[in-house]
Parts: sequence; structure tokens; C-alpha cells
Amino acid sequence: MSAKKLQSIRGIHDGLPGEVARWQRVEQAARKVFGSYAFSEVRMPVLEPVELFVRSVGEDTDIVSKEMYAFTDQGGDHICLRPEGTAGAVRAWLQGGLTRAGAQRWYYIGPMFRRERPQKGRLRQFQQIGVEMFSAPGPIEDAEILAMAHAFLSELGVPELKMEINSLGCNSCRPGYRDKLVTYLQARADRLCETCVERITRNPMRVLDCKVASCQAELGDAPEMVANLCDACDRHFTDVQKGLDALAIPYSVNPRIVRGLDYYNRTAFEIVTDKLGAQGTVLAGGRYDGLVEELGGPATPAIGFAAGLERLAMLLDDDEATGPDMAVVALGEAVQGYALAQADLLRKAGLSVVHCGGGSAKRQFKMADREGVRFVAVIGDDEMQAGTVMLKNMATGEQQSVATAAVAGCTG
RNA sequence: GUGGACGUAGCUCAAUGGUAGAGCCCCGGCUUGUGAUGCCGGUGGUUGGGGGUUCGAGUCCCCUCGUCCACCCCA
Repeated sequence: MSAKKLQSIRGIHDGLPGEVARWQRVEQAARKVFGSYAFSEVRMPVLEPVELFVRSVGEDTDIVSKEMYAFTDQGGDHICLRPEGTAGAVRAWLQGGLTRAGAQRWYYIGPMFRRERPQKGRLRQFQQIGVEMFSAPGPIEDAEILAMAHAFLSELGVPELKMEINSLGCNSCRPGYRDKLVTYLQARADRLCETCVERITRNPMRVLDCKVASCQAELGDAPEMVANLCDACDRHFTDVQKGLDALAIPYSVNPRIVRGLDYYNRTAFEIVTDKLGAQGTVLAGGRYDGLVEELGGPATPAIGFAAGLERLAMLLDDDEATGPDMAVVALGEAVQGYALAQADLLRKAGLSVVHCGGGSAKRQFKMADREGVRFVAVIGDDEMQAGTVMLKNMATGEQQSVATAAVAGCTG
């Protein structure tokens, strides 16, 4: 029996240079825009107690009930790889004693883990860029968070995205709505698809965004949360929209947006594309006013969102490959030490430099060409004696002798 | 978890059940101080893995692993 080929775990992929370059563009846009909104980066653990997600995301959600990588460690603790970022952020905020530190505006970038069947835009280890704002009481904060999400994606330059918002109500208006909806759905359960029939008891609001056409046809006059909000929620939702209007941010109200995690209330939103197959949601989030209290802290309104880094990266154009500034070609044993020192000097002068490793001129020039460098500094006995390098412009083929101290100045 | 498509050289792909190939890449040579074009040559595969049918399997059957797509769900 031959050894099994060594490879990464299903749905868990490597970030190789080309891919990482794309990720970095996404990250840079995030850092720039979030920084302009005075958000600070935080870094939370990847490992968390299972209990954290049971109590926040919800025990009956798919994420917790069947997608978590959970295990018991050698000490008997129940821990898991985090499936999302908000719960850990709240935990950290509480644990760090920041409940009276005023408004906290956080963002983070890091891997999340869900054991799902991989497909386009869906991995078992994927990266999220998350944002959380604690002590964010009103619609002003919602509008700003939405605006920041919009600014982030604009900065990235991803075209044809749509922002959709909804209100999920609160503890005083959602239960009543839910009953109303269940009654409505049960009345026509025999005309809904199998999964929707299950959803009536498990998660009735999910039925509203079922993809099956026959279900949608049946649900034309289904009651919607936005029409059943209590006064406070209704006012909140209206003010969020006023804020977006004032900022001229394009959006549409989609009364059928549902969030999969239990902790959301009031404002929920998604930014979607039609370019990623079935996984069109590129950024999503909402308000979670009850979560902090749920996890043992003081009642604290908060709002946040998460963006899928890989999903965003897929929407980006290819980078134009830019090679290093310069390659050092060293000819002959006698100049090896000198050439190493010259490469070092060029780097200290601010250039990115590859050393071609000696050997035949042909081999080294081939390497320089392949690296895509703009210039080659040729160093042989003559150059060493004269304190110069033969500087070759790879695009034009021209070369000239330049004093080593002046090389960096000749590469503009 | 369910359903479908697909796994052949580093990459992209060929090969009526009958000797596994091409292009690109890579390495070397065509001036031992000059690349990207050209010419010549070369390396590279237990056809994802395992079993079965057959005189003979890349090709047919079963299992398994993986990738992709969709459902479910979600970023």
C-alpha cells in the first residue's frame, strides 16, 4: 500500500503568492477606510470555548449544531475553532474590562472555520474582515456602519454590488410577528417545498427567502417584519434610512433578508453580487443589542458586520505582476563577497533586490529576466576594481557604467 | 448531510479496450561578461489511490480520496 499523498484538508486551501497579493489589496482597503472611521484593529484567539458560540450564535443554528470544529483537549476542556468573529469580540471586550471605556470601534482580519461542503466562495477555513461597534445605541451608528461598509467596497473598487437592508425587529415585536407568519405558513404548508415545511417550525423567517420558485409564488402576500415593527423599531429603521439618504448611499429595503445567527435584532443588511454563483453575499451584518447581556455583560447596544475576504478577492482583477527593482549578477568567484555587499547596499538605499546567485552570466540574466526586474547590476572584476556596476535597463537593453553610490539614483 | 460533473507530465489538454502523446514551462547547448525572439537536444507519468472484469484497462465495474457545481446553510 503506497503512502497517502500528503495534502491539505478538504476545503482548506493555501494562500500562495498570487492569491495573497489579492488578499492584501482587500486588507489594505479595509485598513485605510476603517482607520478613517477611527476603528482600531484587534486580534482575537482562533480557539474559543464551545460554550461561547452555543450561547451567542445559538445552539440550534447550523453553524453551532453541525459545522463547528469542536473537540475536547487533553485537559478535558471543550474548545473549538471559531466559526465567526462577533462572539469572540464580545467576549474579549467583556474580559478586557472595557464596558465603561466608552464607545469601542474594532475591526479584525482572520480565519474562521466551518465544516461545510466546499463550493464556490465557500471554504472550511476562510477569512473574515469583521467590524464591531460597542455602545452604539442609535440609528446614527447604523448609518455610519453601513456607510463604512460601502466606503470599504468602493475603495476596493468592486463593481456592481447591491446593498440591501431590513429590520428584524426586537424582543417586543418579533415574537408577535413570528406567530403571525407561522400561522400564515401553516395555512399553505401543503404547497411549500419540503425544506420549507421543516423551516416553519425551525426557522420560519427562512421560508421567505426560499429559492424555490413555487414557494416564492405562494408567498406573495406573506406578512413581513418591516410592516409589523413596534413603534421604537419602526422609528429606528426609518432613521437609518434617513441617514443613508443623507449620505447618498444606494440601498434597497429587502424585507426578506434573514440572518442565520440568533443574536441579531433590528437592522440587518447584506451586500451582494451576482458574480459568485450561489454564494453572492460578500458582506453582511447587523445590530445585536442583546448579545452582550446574553454573555454576562451589561446591556449594551452594538452593531457590526463581516466581509468574506476570499469572496471579495474573487471579484478583483488580476494584479499586474511587478518584479523587484533590481537583480545583481555577479561574474566570477573573486567578486562574490563584493557583490553580496553591493546587493545589501542597494537594499539599504530602498530598492528591492534579488541576487542571482553567481554562475554563468547567461543563467543569471535568465533569472533576472524571469524575476521581472527593471534593472540588472552586473558586477565583475572590472566593476569591483572601479567601484562601479554595469547597470542594464532590461526593457531597453541599454547599459552604462555607474558608480555604486549613484546606482539607486539611476533607477527612477 | 444530499445530488451531479470531473481527476492523464509542473500547467493546459489529447489518446475506437491494444506500445501513454502534444503545447507551454523547466534544464542544457548554439560566443564561458548578457535575458526576453530563433534553432537543436534533454528531464519529466505506477493515468489520484485500491480492488475487480479482460488475453490486454487511461478507457468498463465497485470502493475510496480530492476538486468543482448545486441543495442545505452562510462571509
